[in-house]
Amino acid sequence: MIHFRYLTVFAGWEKEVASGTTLKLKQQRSRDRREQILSAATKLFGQRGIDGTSLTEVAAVAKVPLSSIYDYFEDKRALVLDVPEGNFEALYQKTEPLLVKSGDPVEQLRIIFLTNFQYIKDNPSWGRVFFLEIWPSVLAAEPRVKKAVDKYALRYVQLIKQAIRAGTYRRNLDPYTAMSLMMGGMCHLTAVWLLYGRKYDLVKKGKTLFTTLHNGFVQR
Amino acid sequence: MIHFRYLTVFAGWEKEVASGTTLKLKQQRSRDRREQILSAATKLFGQRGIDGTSLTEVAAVAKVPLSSIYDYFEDKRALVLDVPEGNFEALYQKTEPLLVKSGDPVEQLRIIFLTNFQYIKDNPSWGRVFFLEIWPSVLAAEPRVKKAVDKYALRYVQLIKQAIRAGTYRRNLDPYTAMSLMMGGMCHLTAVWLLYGRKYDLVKKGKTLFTTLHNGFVQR
DNA sequence: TCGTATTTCGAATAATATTCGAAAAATGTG
DNA sequence: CACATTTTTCGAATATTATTCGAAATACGA
Repeated sequence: MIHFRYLTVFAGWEKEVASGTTLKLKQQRSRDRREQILSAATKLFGQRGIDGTSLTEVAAVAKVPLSSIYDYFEDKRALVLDVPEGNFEALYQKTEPLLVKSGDPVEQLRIIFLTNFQYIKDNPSWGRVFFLEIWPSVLAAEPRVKKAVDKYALRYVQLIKQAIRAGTYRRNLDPYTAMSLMMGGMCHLTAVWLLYGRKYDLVKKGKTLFTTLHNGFVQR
Repeated sequence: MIHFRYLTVFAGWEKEVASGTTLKLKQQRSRDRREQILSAATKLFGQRGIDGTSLTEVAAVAKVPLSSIYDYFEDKRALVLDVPEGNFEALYQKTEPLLVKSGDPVEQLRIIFLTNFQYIKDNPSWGRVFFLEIWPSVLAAEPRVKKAVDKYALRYVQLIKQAIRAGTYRRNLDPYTAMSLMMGGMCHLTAVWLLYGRKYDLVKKGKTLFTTLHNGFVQR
């Protein structure tokens, strides 16, 4: 067993576990297993929600015994929080190459905002888990994911500040309020999109959203 | 016992339960008891979140035996959903008298929006439960509260449409997108406010939010 | 005051998360 | 290749919490 309580004996590992990083799984086989579980969880959480999914079901879909889950994740909460981790990484990967080209902060803001919508559209299962279940809990408390989200939100704030300095956005615009609008709007739009069976084009709506906000932000 | 399974025998009651209305509690004493439980639940949910609160705790704070909870609420979910019910009623009560005076849709929109922030400020415990826990689940599925929220959201949409017809808001503004922005922004702003210990003036921030959005909505 | 309707609550049951330690598999080393 | 050691797996408990049930207590109307 890879039981966590033993890890405290080894100073080096202790930190790794505490910081939320993956355990040191020394054999490839076991890393694969972890992925299996994570993938089953993402799928099930997306379908039935976190509360509606029991670890027994996750184990069944992942084709591992129930107790094995605890060999890879500290508890259910930890499993839940590992779902967005990988997706955020992927989202960054998609966004980064698009950004460098232009120096205009407003344009970058637009790209980040819309790439996110595109990503949600491509991974609705993640969208559901993240926007409807994890996001609120992050805002409520979870310090681990909070860091990732803060980092993400900070990017918006910085770009907005830049745009203000550049004179594109009005001087008296509060960057945090502006960020709240972008995040909150995205969250709500996505949630409704997911709820009503993805009837309309999310990215298109996202564009409209951005334009409307932009209009509210600019210097007159 | 007031067990729900028996109610299906009486056609009249069956409907009441299904529609989510309160049981017919014929004795005042038992209606008081129900309030006790509800009040304990609101308090605890607000403090530790819904998942973090066990019915055992609710029962303890309400000073009733655990099983009594089931005499008044179908299950935990039902108890959770009854928390916002009363608050929405109270919110409407507060907003209504302020509305009639002016016929200007934009002004009414502003009043609704800000009254809501004021209400959250006065009842942060409700704010936490509703915006961080119930709201997402409503968007995800819950048909019962969804109706209440839809009704609320519809009001926004209608006022926005009126403002468009009146020429105040631009012709090509999508009322639903606009509503998404207002609801989403409010949700995000409130959540962050609650998270960071209510350091700033929520209503003031709400005003800024409204102004910024308004700027994005108006005819140029 | 008695019978019936209504409410209360203690004691089960059920579902699920979580723990534990012995067995199995992999790995390194002579 | 044997064999000691590390690493991983998993079945069988335990713990917590939601939920059910029915008998006892209480209120109420005649």
